[in-house]
Amino acid sequence: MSSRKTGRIDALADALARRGVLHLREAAALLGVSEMTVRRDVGAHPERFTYLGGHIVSADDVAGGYELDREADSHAGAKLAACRHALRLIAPDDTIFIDCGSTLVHLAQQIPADLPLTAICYSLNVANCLAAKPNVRMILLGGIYHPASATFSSGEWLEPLGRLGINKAFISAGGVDVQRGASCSHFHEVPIKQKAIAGAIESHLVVDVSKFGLVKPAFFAKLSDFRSILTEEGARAAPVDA
Amino acid sequence: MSSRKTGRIDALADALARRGVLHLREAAALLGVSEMTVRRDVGAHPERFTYLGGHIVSADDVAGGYELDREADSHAGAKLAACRHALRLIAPDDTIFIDCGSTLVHLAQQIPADLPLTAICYSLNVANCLAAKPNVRMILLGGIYHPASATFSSGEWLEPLGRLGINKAFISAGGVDVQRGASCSHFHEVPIKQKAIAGAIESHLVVDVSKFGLVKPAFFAKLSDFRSILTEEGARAAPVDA
DNA sequence: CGAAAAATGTTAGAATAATCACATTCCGGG
DNA sequence: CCCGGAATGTGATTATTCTAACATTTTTCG
Repeated sequence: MSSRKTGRIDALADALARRGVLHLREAAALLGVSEMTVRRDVGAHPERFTYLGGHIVSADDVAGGYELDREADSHAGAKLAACRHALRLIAPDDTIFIDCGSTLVHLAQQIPADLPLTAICYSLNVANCLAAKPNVRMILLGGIYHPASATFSSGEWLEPLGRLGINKAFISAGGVDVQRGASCSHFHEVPIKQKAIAGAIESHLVVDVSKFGLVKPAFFAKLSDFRSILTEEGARAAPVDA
Repeated sequence: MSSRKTGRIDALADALARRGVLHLREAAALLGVSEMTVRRDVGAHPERFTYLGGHIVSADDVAGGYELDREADSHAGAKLAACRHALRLIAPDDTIFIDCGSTLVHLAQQIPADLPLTAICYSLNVANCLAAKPNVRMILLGGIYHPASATFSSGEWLEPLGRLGINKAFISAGGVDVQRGASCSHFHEVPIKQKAIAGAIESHLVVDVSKFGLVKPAFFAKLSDFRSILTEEGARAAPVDA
């Protein structure tokens, strides 16, 4: 049905990857077809393109945030606020570790474009944010991809993490319990988080207050492992002892 | 001058982080101001927001992304055609290696959603494509990110690659020379490509014909290392000897 | 080849958004 | 309390985009 059509769609996607936005007119000229046809093409592929008032944008650009979970946006405001506290802790030329989770995606997004950093991560979403920052030197811990959390389990690749000099580690959690500490949903994340915390000069727990009192299957740290706990309500010193 | 104003800007950013896109009308209602004011606010902060035909999106969403090379789409059609040949070689439950470069991004995109595979890659762009395929088990070789090519240089993480059982490796090149073999622009890619080729049962070079006769700084393989060379003009057996 | 179907192009009128000039409100300092 | 300037709102005007119906071309297949 559509060898010509498929080619167009693909050319569009490529152009978008390069330019970010494409006006209907430009797209039509680029593809050598009428604007009407471009409109129809774009409309036929809502999963790849988003069409906004005459402009074409790659669909995942506007994906409504990264929504790892349905709850990803339920506390977006709180998460954003918590990240602002984290941002204030970052100094130029720091080497930071950014954990996974929607909370820290916000942190990665908000890193100023002109702040020089080395950032270590193991989440595809975080990596995509960091890749867009020209002054961030990114190190991604690879391995087997886990779709549920958009992270990689490092396995054999984990060991070199211990040799990286981490200045500040920003860690998130699915649950925070004063007695038992911080927990998350995915077991493969545990060794990575622990290694990052162990190797960092200072670690900070970044969560929104809705996580307090929750418990997830995998505990990975005591609250006393953190120098501070950053929430939308402000930064507080972590309890000195579990 | 603007404590009220700053608050609005922040509220807008929050809403955007949550919703992805915001229509002028919604934004005005949300902030409790007139559409004109929202228009002015957004226009005053081009570094945070992009305004497209009545819709507001976060600026870094539309950041203009990857651009591996200026030539990325100049041969999009050819690259796509070359990938179709590659696709035909892939069987269910294969373990494949996908090299970097815009050509192979097309390959990753075109993997059918219902084809179960294990795929190894080291390019952020390819990884993003593979992450969208529910039946692909992805392994990403991490390391230091190289923005110019959107790839990772594996360094210490490279060694485990040798222990992965690769069924078919699909390799791209920036230049193909009958005498001297295949070359690429970035030196850090050389050991990865070589290790993949060495570890794979069969390797295939996927390029468009515009690459023939070109020479890039880093040679990484002889043409006889490949079982076949796949171009938009079809698959041909690789020369038996350099 | 020839008919049917799909894809593309064209047009005009309706809907929507952008711009501008000016009216109004809000706020801090005499 | 009043004044001046900044911020905001309003409405008319102009420009742009959207929609849908229909004309034309291209492809498919008997």
